[in-house]
Amino acid sequence: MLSRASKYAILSTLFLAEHSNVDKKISVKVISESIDVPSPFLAKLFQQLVRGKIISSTKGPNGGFFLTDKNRQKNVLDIIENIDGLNKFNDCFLGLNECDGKNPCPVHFIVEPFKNSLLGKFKDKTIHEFSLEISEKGRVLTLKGLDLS
Amino acid sequence: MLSRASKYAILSTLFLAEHSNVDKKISVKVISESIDVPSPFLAKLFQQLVRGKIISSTKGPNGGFFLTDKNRQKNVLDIIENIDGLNKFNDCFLGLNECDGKNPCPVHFIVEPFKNSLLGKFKDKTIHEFSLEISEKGRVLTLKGLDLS
DNA sequence: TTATTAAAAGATAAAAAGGTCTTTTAATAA
DNA sequence: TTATTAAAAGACCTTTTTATCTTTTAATAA
Repeated sequence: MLSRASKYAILSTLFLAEHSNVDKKISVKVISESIDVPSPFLAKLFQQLVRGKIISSTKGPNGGFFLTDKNRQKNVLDIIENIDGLNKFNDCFLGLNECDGKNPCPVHFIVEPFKNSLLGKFKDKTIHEFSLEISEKGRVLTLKGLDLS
Repeated sequence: MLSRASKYAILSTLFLAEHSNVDKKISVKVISESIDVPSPFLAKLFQQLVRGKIISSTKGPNGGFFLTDKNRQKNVLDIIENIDGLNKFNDCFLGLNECDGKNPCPVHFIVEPFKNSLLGKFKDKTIHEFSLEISEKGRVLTLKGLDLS
């Protein structure tokens, strides 16, 4: 469904939402260790997220990555769009060229409602709102101890 | 969501359901041209589907691939399981190790209901039933003219 | 203004997915 | 029983994704 890059991007953006602000920047190394993601890979990913204005950064001493208030108004779908693009969501589940309500693939009416509701949910809530929910409910964001497959 | 291999497998199995039977076998070449999928790749895929008892085959003149009545009792999820495995469905959407109702990832309650309903639908209907529906409703199964991306 | 810090940029490498080709095996029609 | 047909098997190639490493740029603290 999502590439690893997108998953890392969502997790680390939520991590930044919870632990960083304009006066408290966090280095790649700290984040990568916190959520247990390879740091050079995360560094590359962050460059793209900065270009996409999902997260912010400054160089030099006390530099690092952080979220501005504007960044916090983005939603999860913006992150996915920035990394994977939205084709995975918009394209036919079976890969057919012509697939819509008028000319549906065999699973069209099974998959379509699901896709729409998932898409809606990911647009629904801002990173800020997500982050509040996470700290309220004490949810875990790390991949530590994970056997990725 | 699905690998290309799985998509090809579903399409070509449904094609066999509609156009083949024990007395009418179809060669890889004919199928690959009909649904516009690379034939050497489909040949490999078919070997695996035969081993998984999703489809059947015989060698030699008038040989080819076909579905038995038993094959037709399989469902779409059996195909996906045989090619991709079920990890994509069972694993956490964000890739977290520990993610369940008690210790959910940030999107757990968004994704979980969707996954379950999709899974149910794919188990619900046999290949036979799917095939009947397709020929009734005249749905298209080809990838022709498709810009895969 | 210089040394230090941390991100940006770019080149490179490893793994996985997707795709192709050649040889072998089995079925059958002549 | 032999030639032919079509799948099975296995080696190989290409592209994409994931991951790493090195050099450059920018910010700032001393």
